Parts: sequence; structure tokens; C-alpha cells
Amino acid sequence: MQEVELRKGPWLEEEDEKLASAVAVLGDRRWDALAKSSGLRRSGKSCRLRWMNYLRPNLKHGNISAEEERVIIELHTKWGNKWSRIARKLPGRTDNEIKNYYRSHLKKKALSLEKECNSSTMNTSLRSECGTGSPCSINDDRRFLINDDILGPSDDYYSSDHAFEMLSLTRSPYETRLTEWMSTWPPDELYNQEWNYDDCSNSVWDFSLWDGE
DNA sequence: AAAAGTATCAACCGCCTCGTA
DNA sequence: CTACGAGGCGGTTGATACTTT
Repeated sequence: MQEVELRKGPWLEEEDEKLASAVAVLGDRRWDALAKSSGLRRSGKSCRLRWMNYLRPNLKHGNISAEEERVIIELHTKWGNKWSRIARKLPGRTDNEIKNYYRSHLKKKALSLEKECNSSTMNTSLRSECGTGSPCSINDDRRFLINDDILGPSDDYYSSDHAFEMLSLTRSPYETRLTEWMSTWPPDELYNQEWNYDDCSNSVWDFSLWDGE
């Protein structure tokens, strides 16, 4: 049997359509079988990635909001580079998107915060809020992440307004709604609830929040 | 206006885990 | 129990867009 050479690189619109049709019929499992039977000259892995990161329903394309950014920061502080785990807490966002966003936006922000934290001109009270009063020690990906003294106890979303201010973030109307909505949750529920797009109708996530702007 | 530098993000790679035969 | 394949995950790459010089 001659192997069909698999395509790589950016997906064409036509391929997206084929993939979406195949998933509609076969479901989003058994990617290798789906890739073959759909006629796509793509690997199952490639199909899965395209579907998960771009085509599947309820994905929220576009800018990460300040509130989402805040959640990313907090969860990264708590869990490190567990992007898929973090993504499950952000409706409509993918692990890849969060990973990219963190690397391109937040890491930089963190480094500048560290620099500020370690600078000799930094006022004493701010430094004391950073931690023990001594310069930040940042050794790995988790380093930047601002310890719990800034962000508040890691299990408590609602005590993080201070960190939000320190990072110079602002809230959009959506973010305000989301914050208000999240504030109605008991803290445990926030961390225990995971977004599952298969189960949107039963999910605690309220997708109507996204549509208000 | 053009070249160089930087940022962004889609997609790939390779490893790991888990289910199944 | 073991081997194997599929899926999931995090790290990395490379093309393109954007910004700076």
C-alpha cells in the first residue's frame, strides 16, 4: 500500500470545511480514522489540533480580557505550566492560546514587575507586599509569579483586586459582569468547575456573558 | 521608504499516559 | 503481563505582522 503524503502547515478553508463535516458525522474522537475517512491529507493529530484550537464550537477568538488575564496569572501561580488545566477554567479558551498569551504578554509583564520589585528605588511598603521584604528570586517559569502575598491566598479569587491594580489592568463591561458573576460562587466551586464544551447546556458557565458587548 | 528587530500565534514535535487486544 | 496505538500535553518553531530605527 502506498502511503499518502500528509500535508503540513496552515489549514485551508476547504480543509476546515471537510474537517468540520467529518466531525459532525463521526464525532471528535478517533482522529486517525476520521482523518483517513474524511479524505483530508492530514494526520489525526493535526486534525485534532485544528479542531480543538480553532474549529470547535464555543471557542472565543480574540483578545484575552483583563479578567481572563488575571485568572491566568493566578492559576499559573498555583499550577505552573499546566496550560490545559488552566484552559479548563476559562470558557472558550484553548491551552495553546493561553500558553502563547502567557509567553508573549504576561512573562514580560512579570519580568518588569520583578525588576521594579528588586529596584533600589522601590518603596519599602510595596516591597514588603511583594513577599518577605527581600528581592524577588525568580528561577523558572513560575518565578515571576508573584507570590501569594501579592495575589492573595491562592484559593481566593476575590482577594486579588490588589494584584489586579499592581498589574495595571483595567476591566471592560464584560469583565465586570464576569467578576460579579464569579463572585457569586463559593471559592471551591470556582476551582472545581471545569469547562466542557460537550456539556455547555448543563455547565455552570454562563455563555450569555460573552454576548453583552 | 527600507531594513532590522520584535511580537504574535498557528502548527508541529516528541514524550507521556491510558485503554485495549 | 505486555505491546501497541491513539490521544493529550507542554515545549518549540517558523511564518507573518507589526514596530522601531
